[in-house]
Amino acid sequence: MQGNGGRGHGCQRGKSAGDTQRADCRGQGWWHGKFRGCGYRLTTGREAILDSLSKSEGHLSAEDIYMKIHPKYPNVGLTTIYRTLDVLSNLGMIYKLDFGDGRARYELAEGPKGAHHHHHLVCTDCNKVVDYTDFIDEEVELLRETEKGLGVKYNFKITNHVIQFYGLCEQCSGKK
Amino acid sequence: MQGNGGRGHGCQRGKSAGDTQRADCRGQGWWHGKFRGCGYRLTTGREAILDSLSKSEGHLSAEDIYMKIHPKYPNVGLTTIYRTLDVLSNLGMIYKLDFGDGRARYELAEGPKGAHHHHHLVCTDCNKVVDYTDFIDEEVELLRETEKGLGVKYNFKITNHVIQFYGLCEQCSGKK
DNA sequence: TTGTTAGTGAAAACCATTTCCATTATAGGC
DNA sequence: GCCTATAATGGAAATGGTTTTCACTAACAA
Ligand SMILES: [Mn+2]
Ligand SMILES: [Mn+2]
Ligand SMILES: [Zn+2]
Ligand SMILES: [Zn+2]
Repeated sequence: MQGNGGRGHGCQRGKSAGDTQRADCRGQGWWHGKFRGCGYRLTTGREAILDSLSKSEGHLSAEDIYMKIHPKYPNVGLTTIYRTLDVLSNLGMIYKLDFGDGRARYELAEGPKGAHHHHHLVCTDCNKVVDYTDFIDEEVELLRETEKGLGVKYNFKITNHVIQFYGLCEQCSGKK
Repeated sequence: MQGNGGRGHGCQRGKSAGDTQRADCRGQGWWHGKFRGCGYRLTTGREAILDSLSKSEGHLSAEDIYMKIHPKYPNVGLTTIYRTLDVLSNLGMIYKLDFGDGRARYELAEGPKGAHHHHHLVCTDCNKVVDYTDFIDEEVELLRETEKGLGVKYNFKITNHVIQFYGLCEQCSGKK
C-alpha cells in the first residue's frame, strides 16, 4: 500500500484510557505520552526514527531515515523503519506522502510546538517539493465545506485530504 | 515512477506540425488525430487500450486493461499496456492516479464529447472510489487562483493538481 | 511493394515494501 | 531489582507492480 496522505488515526489498541501518562518515562520526547498512551512500547529504534523525522526538513523516505540513523544506531534495520512508519502513520503522528518518485515519503504531522499545516508543490521533472502555506486558509475553509457536503451526500466519514500541485520548477522549465 | 495525477502534456515528438491530420486513417477513433499528429504509430494494441478505457467506468489498472482486452486481443502483452499508458499519460490524454492500493490506475482525461472534470473520494478501507463533481466549480476557481499565486511566488509552471478526500465509506464505517 | 525503424512480447531484472521466523528486549507484576 | 509474557526486532527471503532487454514484427512514408 502506498501514497495516500496518511490514512487513519487514533489508537485502536488496548491499554484502557485514562492511564498514567508520564511524558518523562524515558528521556524527554514529547511523543512518548501519546505513544505509551496507546500501549506501544518505547524502543530505541522508534525513538531514533521519530527523532530523525523531527530534526529534518521533512519528506524523508524509509531509506533516507535508515541512512540518517544508521551511523548512530547501526542495529536498527530497515524493516523496523517500515514498521514504525506504519504505526506512526496509523496513529496520525506522521503523514505518508506520494510525490510520484516511486517511494513513500513521510513528514511529521505536527512538530513539538503545534501544527504547521501546509500543502505541496511538486516539480514533475526533478521531483523537488515545496511546502507552501499561502492560500492555506482559504483552501482549508473550502475543503472543510466540501468535506462536509461530500460526507453527507456519499455517506463517507472523511478524515483526510490531499492537495498537490504539479508543474515544472524554475530550473526545469528553463532547461527546455 | 508512480502516482501523480498525470504529469506533463503535449507532444515533444518530431512530426513537423501542420501535417495532414485525417481523423479517419484507420477505423474511426476520435483520438487518432491527436495521436498521429504527434508522430505516433497507430497499432492494434494502442487502439484496444484506448478503447477499453473509453468504454469503462474508469480507474483501471494496467492489469485490469489487460484482462479486459485479452480475450479479443490475446497477443497484446502487459508490457505494451504499460508503455502505451505512459505515452497516453505524457500526451495528457489520460490521468495516472494513485489511490493508495499499490498500483497505478488510469482514466481518460476527457471523453469523446468533452471533459467531465471531477475529483475523488477514496475509502481507505475497501478502496472504493467515488468520482464527485459537487463543489468542483468553487474548488477549481480557488485552485486557479492558488496556482497563479504559487506559480508567481515559487517560479513554478503549474500544469496540474490533485485533490483527493480520504475516509471510510458507509459499509466500512459501519462494520466497526 | 519496400525499407526504415517505431513498436512489440516474453522473459528477466528491478526495487520498494512485506512477510517469515527465530531471537531480543520492554514493561508490568512481584 | 528480578521474572515473565509477549511486543518488537532484524536479516533473509518473498512479493508484486513496473521496467528493461533484445530479437522479432509491423506501421507507414516513399
Ligand atoms: Mn511537506
Ligand atoms: Mn475518476
Ligand atoms: Zn524541477
Ligand atoms: Zn469502504
